Order: sequence, then structure tokens, then C-alpha cells
Amino acid sequence: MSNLRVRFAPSPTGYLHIGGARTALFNYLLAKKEQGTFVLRIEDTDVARSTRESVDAILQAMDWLGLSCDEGPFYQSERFELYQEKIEQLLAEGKAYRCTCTPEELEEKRNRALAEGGKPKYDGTCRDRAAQDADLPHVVRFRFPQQGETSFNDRIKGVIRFANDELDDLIIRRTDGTPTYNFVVVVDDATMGISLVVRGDDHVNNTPRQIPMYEALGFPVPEFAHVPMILGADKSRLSKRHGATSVMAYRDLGYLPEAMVNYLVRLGWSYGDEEIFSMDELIEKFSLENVGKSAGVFNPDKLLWLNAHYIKTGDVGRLAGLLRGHLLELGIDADGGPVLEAVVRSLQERAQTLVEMAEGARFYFAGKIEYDDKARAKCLTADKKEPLLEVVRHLEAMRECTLESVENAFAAMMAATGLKFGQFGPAVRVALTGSMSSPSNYEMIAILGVEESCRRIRAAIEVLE
RNA sequence: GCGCUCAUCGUCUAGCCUGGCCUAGGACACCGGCCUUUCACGCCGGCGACGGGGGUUCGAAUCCCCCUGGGCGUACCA
Repeated sequence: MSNLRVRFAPSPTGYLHIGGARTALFNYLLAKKEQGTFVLRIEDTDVARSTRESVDAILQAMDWLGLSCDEGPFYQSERFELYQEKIEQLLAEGKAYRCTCTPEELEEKRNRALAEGGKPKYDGTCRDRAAQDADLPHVVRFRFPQQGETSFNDRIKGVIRFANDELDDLIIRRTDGTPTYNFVVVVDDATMGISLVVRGDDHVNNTPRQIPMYEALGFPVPEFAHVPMILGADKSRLSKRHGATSVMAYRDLGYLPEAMVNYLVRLGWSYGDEEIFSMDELIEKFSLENVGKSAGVFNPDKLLWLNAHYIKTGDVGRLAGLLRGHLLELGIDADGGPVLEAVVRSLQERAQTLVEMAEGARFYFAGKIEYDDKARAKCLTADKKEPLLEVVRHLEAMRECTLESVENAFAAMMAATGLKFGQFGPAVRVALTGSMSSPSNYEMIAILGVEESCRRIRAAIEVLE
């Protein structure tokens, strides 16, 4: 075990999205690589917006991606006592103060400052007033240093400095008594012993507000690594209108978790020219040094390509299990049909997602083939009757039905009759599947079996035009 | 507005720190060809970028400055 302690701290106000998943992944990889500890913390201080469903969705998504935590999940909503204690401590030490300005007054001051070209920060009305009556409605503000500067050496972005007079005394406890994000994140990261905070770029600006609080509380300041944002195709922040942003939506779309992990890690990180990484390789090769500084655009095409790669190379048994679920979604019960593993093998190289595979597998389980109009008109013509009957004859003469025996049967038929593939092949394909594109005839027949294959061919003969 | 930050093919990126090996490499997408019993897979090839302007230097994608553009923040959200 090393001393490295990292954490992923999502707020449960929705599903785990692409950006959050990547942050979680980076943290996970770092922890595994250094044999450190990966802590999961649920940031639910905003009681109104946090939901149990979101927590479950996030946990489920992390589980799907294989990002197991070593500690947690911890819930901030269960730690209010600790936060209260720390706030009282700051109050007692004069490092925080009660403020009775109303939201309306603040809003008004902000607007005025902005209109006059000034900074919309808190003007410090209550800062220097004598201690405010604790019985009056009030918030608690952290007394932020107004001189000097706050800086930190970001592990990804390098040194970042802020002039302290840019920041104001932020609210750490609301009127309703609940603590706010910027404060609890400090208390939690400190008390949970987090040594490296890896989080989204959007928190860079929060960092200089948090550092003085670590110091005021007497905590050591952790290291920070801010990972760049993920943008949509138009370079604006990734959102629903750019397509699915929920990680779990991709599972339902037929994506494999390893494809998602592989895609996510390469968005912002690279390792020479390598594109394909297993989780184990990532644990070995991932490092913050190779994380880029600039925001990246989410590219669904590349994710799709990776998914196709993992489907092509995936374990057939596992894929069959997953395919079963997707077939069910299409109303197809795989039981009683052809061996699913064989079905997967025949479709592995032609499906980019499991949903595509399920759709491509439809014909295997169809009782009655629905012919594509064009395919039927082109391939199921009257002159195919004799060739198709020959096919049936030769297939039924086989002793066993394997890929090899089917191939031999066709070879024998062609030798005996002089028929060329074009005279029966396309027709067989349409008879078997209803369409002009499919796995190879031989393979399909081997999978469907002689009886079913011949039944389909005979049915096609009935409808020749 | 102000603050922080980023900037290589359409996209993800290598190269940048330690200038010359860069007529800028790889991947996705796209286009063409090959393979082929269809569709795919695969293979081969093509298209395609250092945002602009100033410097520094014998030499800059690489160093410096300015401009422009993008992102983030500026909440009693996280």
C-alpha cells in the first residue's frame, strides 16, 4: 500500500455521465497503479436536488465499468455533525463570521457592481461588524484573505495563481443551517486523508477558495490534478443534445464496458500510438504526465469503433450471455433456437454493437421469414426453383450438419450439376434470412441445421416469382 | 465585464519541456483499391493540421510577446 489516496465525489443529481465516468476512471487507475486507496464519496449536501435513484444509478454505472472503490461510499448527508463542528471552530477562532445580508440585497449588490464594471463579489458588509446575533437568520461566511495570492502546482496544468482580492468571503453555511460544497469538500478530503484530488477542470476556480480553508482548519493541503472537460461536437459543454451522455445508456445501446473504458481513457490521455488498452494495461501504463491540458470533443464514432473491436475479439460465451438480453429486448426468446455461441460467432465481425448483433440475429429465430422486397425480386426468381431443389436434396443427403459437411455438400452439388454459385447462392441467402446481406450461407446452414434450413428453402420455392 | 485556462488533420492525439531526426507520425471518420458467396472483417492507398501576427535563432510546431478563438468560473448548485 502506498500513501496515495484519491477519491471520486459525484453529486447524485442525475446519472453518471461521460465526464464523471472518466474522472472516476482516472482516479481508479491512479489508485490501482500506486496501490493506493480509491475512496467514493457521495456529495449530497444539496438535499433538495439529491436523490437515492441517482446514487443507485451512479453506483451501478461504476460497477458496470469495473471501477470498484476501496472505501465508501460515504455520504456527506451523514456527516453534517462534523461540518457543524468545524464551522463552530472557525467561528470561535474568528476565521468565519455570521452574515445577515439577504439574498435579495446580495443580488442587488452584485448587479450594481457588474453594472459599474466592478467585480461581483461580496462587499464585506458583515465582515467587520461586531459579532452578529446568532438568533437572527444568517449565513456563515469564511473570512478569506484579501491580500497576497493563492497558488498551487496542478499535476496536470502546472502552477496556477490567483490574486486573493479576486475572491470574496464565501458562504460555508446556509441560512437553513446546511453547509455548502466548497467547505465540505475541504473537510471531507482532509479528514478522509485524500492526498491527491483528481477532478474536473471546472473546479480549478474553486481550488484557490478551498486552499485557505485547509489552512484555516489546520489541515495539510492535498495535491491537485484538474482533468480537462469533455465537450460536444460543437465544442460547447457536453450535454444531452450531443447524444447520450449517460454511461448506462451506452450499455443499453449495446456497448461493452471495456470499450467505454478504453474510449474514455484515450480522451485526454495517450500512450504513444497505442489505441487499445485492457484495464490491466491501463493500470500499468496510465499516468498523469500523459494527460493533456486541453478539452476534448466526445467522438461517438471512435467509441463505436472500439466497441466493434471488443465485440470482434470478445469472449463468445460472455457475448452470448449479453446477446440473450438484447434479443429479449426485441421480443426474442433465444431458448429453443440455434446455439447462441454459434450465432455470436457468425455475427461477431459484422456487428458494432450488441443491439446490432441482436438485430442481425433476428432471422435465426424467425419462424417465418419476412422477405425484403428488393431481395425477393432480385434473388427469388422462378428460374431458381431447380437449383434450390438441388440444394435441398444435397443438404438432406448429409449424414451430419457441420460447416465442413455443408461445404462439401455444396461442392458436390456444383460438381454434379454444373451449377454456379450465382445460380443458387443469393437465393439460398434470401430464403434463409430474407435479406441479401448475412453471414455465409454455409455457416448459417450449419447453425440452423438441415431441417430448418430446408424448411426455409422450400418455403422460398413456394413464393418464387 | 473580470478571473483562471486551453490552442497540431473534421475528431482523439504523438511531437513541444531538453529548437534541426517533422517534406509533422498514429487512430476514428471519409474516399479509392484489393480480398470476397452477399454484408461485414481484413489489407493497401488517398484526403487532411502546427489559429493569426510579431520577435529570438543559422534554423521554430517546438522559446518569448501580442491578437484571435474556445472552455471554465464568477450562486445561500456541486
